[in-house]
Formats: sequence, structure tokens, C-alpha cells
Amino acid sequence: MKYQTPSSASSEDSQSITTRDRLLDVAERLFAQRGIDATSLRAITTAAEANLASVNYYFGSKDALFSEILARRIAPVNAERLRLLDIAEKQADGSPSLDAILNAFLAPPLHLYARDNEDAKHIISLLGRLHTEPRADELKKLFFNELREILQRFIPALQRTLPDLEQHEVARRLFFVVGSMAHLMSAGDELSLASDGLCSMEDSEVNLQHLISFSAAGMSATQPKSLYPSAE
Amino acid sequence: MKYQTPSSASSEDSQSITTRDRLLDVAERLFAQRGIDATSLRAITTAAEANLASVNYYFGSKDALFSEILARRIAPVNAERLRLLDIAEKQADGSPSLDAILNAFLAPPLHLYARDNEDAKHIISLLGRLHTEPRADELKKLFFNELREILQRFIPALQRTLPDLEQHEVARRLFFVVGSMAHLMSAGDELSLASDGLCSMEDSEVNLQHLISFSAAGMSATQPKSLYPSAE
DNA sequence: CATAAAATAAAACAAACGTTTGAATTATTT
DNA sequence: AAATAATTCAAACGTTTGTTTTATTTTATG
Repeated sequence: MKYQTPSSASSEDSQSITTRDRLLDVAERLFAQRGIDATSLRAITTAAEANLASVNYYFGSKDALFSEILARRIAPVNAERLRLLDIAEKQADGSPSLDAILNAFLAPPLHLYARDNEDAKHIISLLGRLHTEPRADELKKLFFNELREILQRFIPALQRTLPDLEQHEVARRLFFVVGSMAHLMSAGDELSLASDGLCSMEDSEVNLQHLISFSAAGMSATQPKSLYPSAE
Repeated sequence: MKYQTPSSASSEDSQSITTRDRLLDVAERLFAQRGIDATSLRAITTAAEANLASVNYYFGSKDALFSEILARRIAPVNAERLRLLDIAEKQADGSPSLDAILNAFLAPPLHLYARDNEDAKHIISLLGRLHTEPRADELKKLFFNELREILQRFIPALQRTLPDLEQHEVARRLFFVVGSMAHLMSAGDELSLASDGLCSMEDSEVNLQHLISFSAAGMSATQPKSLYPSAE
């Protein structure tokens, strides 16, 4: 009865010809711009020039649509992270630099911003916001399970370059890095405000380099002194 | 016709006796736990054991209620930030340490977590999430105007201790710091997951100290090398 | 005690939401 | 060309939302 991958329409044509693809692209943009709850199916289907029922027809529900939007973006990003980390480790005989590891972690998500079509930019803020937004538990667990996989690969790698730090200390600092990254992705617009327009998200590569050097320095910081003498 | 500060009931009794105060406390908790849109007036008024119409009666609208919740939390935090910065500058004859400045910036919001009653904890995630969540423009502008005021005070102070950095560079890095802070405040729960339970938001003071040392190191980082030879 | 103001209560409001339905249409296969 | 599957469409569904209205109770005031 219901749908099944629309025959072909894979990579030949220029842009989303099928209704299904149009829904994905439009919804992705609107979700990112206005937030998930604030984006109605009516807004999506109108913008996609599709019928109101089409989302439920193709995806079953609004949540399922969102889930698919996430999946098609997250998986490649995390795969690229692991690929870059592997390359860095091989090139450095198992001892990659802190910058190289952080680059493998930060570049793939931030590169989405410049790559692909214009619309793909918008997903960045969505991904960034996922770190903070309270969402339907199932969707969020899917997302964070994938991230946890990544962390379990990166934390040991980082620990090898930072032998003075215990594992939970590495985890805590990488948590801070994730915060900076998520903030840059989701609220990058505010950056130009805070810097009086001198920084902007247009300089995608510049921001990445600065974030890496900032993060590398933060990861390498000496432990806070005041914790050793005092209690806790 | 409408309300006007309920006579007295200021500081004598133990906890929120007036309906108005109960609404503020309950709504603050629910907003933080479930998100703003996801929290209905019915949920709020039921939990506060008040009538459905009471929010509109006392505050005029749901947005106005949210606005008041924010205002009563943000103002003291920002005032405390400026106070701590003033103290730090006086104690150091106008040349406070990087740690001292960052402490003035980070401690007040994070201290909300431990201070006050149990419920006040929840506002932290709300404040943290405000940095990323797409919200009604007017509310958000109110919030960020206050933050911009703070930035305009802190950025020059930071620049004095980091004379090698241009102003927009300081702004960019402080932007990263805000990201780490917001992430810690809004998604602190994930920290214990990422660290296998070895870090948690219970150690409020510990996290603050670590965030300060992480941020200080990041702020002091040398400029990314790859930017000088290449383009951009 | 009477009177007005403030607060609570119950009910209804219109608007918007995600979803479902069944018929009409288009595309594909036999 | 007939039959079957896939898609599109308009309409309506039942909820839930924030808000408003009207009535009743409580509280304070002269």
C-alpha cells in the first residue's frame, strides 16, 4: 500500500525533484531556522509545494521526518570524523598532534557549513542546538548514542597526547569543546554582534582554525590550582 | 482592575504563599525541565494549584510570564558579574589576572546552581539554552542586550591582560567560552554520561574551576599558525 | 455592616496543531 | 487498453493550545 523508495531518481538530476526529497530539504531548513516545534507541517508542506498529508504519507509522522533529517546528516559527519582520526593516527605513527585530533573532531560538522548547497548550512544550527534542546527522548538518544560512540574513540586518542590528564578530565574538557562548537554552530550569528561585525560565520575556515587552537590550549591547560589545597 | 503587587508578603514567610509567586516558581521549573513551548499553561497552573486563567490574570500572557522569570534571574547575575570584576580590578590595581576576570564572568551564573532553593537549579539550563534556542524575538533581544552590556565591559578588561590579541579576537574567544559555559549549564547531565559518571553537575565548584582554567588557557592560546601563510 | 476591589473559579473561545480518511489522479505494470 | 500500484488532494478529525469572558468568592476599606 504505502510508499517504497521512489524507483530511482538518485543522482542524475540537479535538485530534489521528488516530493519526498523536497520535503526533506524544506523541513531541514525550516526546522533549523525556526525550531522544530515552531515549524508546523502546514508550513513545511506549503513551502515544499506539497500536500499537507504528504509528510505523514512519506514518513509516517513529523517526528519520523525529523529523525530522517538528522540521520542523513549525522552519519556522514561521524564517519568523516573517524576517517580523519584514522588518517591522523597513521600519518603520525599512532601519535597524532592535539590539533590533528581536534581537527578530526571539529572539522566535519563545521565543514557542512560551507559545503553542499545553501540549504545544508541550516542544518548546522540544528545539530548545534540538539546538544541543548529538550527533545523527544527517543530521537535524542539516537543522536547521543552516535556521539557517545565518537567520544569513546576520541577520548582515548586525546588521552594519549595528554598523559597527565585522567580520562574523566579529558572527557570534561572535551565536553567544553563540544560546547564551544555547538555554540558556534547554533548561535554563530551572535558572533558578529559580539565582535562588532569583525568576525562572522562567513569565514568558516577561519573560525574552525581559531576553535581548534582555542580548544587545544584549553585541553592542555594545567589543572586548576585551588583544587589541590582545598577540600573536595 | 487588574493586579498590583500583592500588598506585602515580602520576606517573612517561608515559601511562595501568593499565587503569583507560586506561578513564577513552578513555571520556572517546568520551563527549564521541558522547554518553553512544551510547557502548557494548564501544566503550570495545575502544578501551582492555581486556576488556568491565573497566568493571564497576573502576567497578561505566557510570554510575559517567561519574560518576568528571566528578568528576576538575569539581572542579579549580571550585576554580580560587574561587581566581581570591579573588585578584581581594584584588588589588582587595574590589572587583574585572566583567571580573576573569567571567574567574574563565569561564577555568577554557575553559582545559581548551588545557591537558593532546589528549584533555582532548573533556571540554569533555561539560561544556558537561551543562547541557542530560537525564541520570540523581543524576549531574546532583551536578554542579549543585557549580555552585550556585559561583553562590552569584559572584552576590554580581557584585552588588557591579553595585549597580543585584537579586540575581535578576544570577542571570538569569549564567544567560545560562552559556548562552554552554556553547554555546561544546559546539558550538564550529559557530562556524567560522557565521563562515565566520573564528573557530574553535583561538583558545581569543581566544574567552575575547571571551566575557568580551560577558558583561561584557550583565551591565551597562540594564534593558529596555518592562517598566516595561507590565504584569508 | 456595606461596598468596592481583588482574586479565584468554571466555562467557553477561536486558532492551530498532527493526523487520518477516502476519493481523485498519475504512473507503472500486465 | 485494462489493471494495479503509487501518489496527490481536499476535507475533516479530535486534541490541545493561549486567551477571554462571566460569575462567584474572598479580602480589604470606609
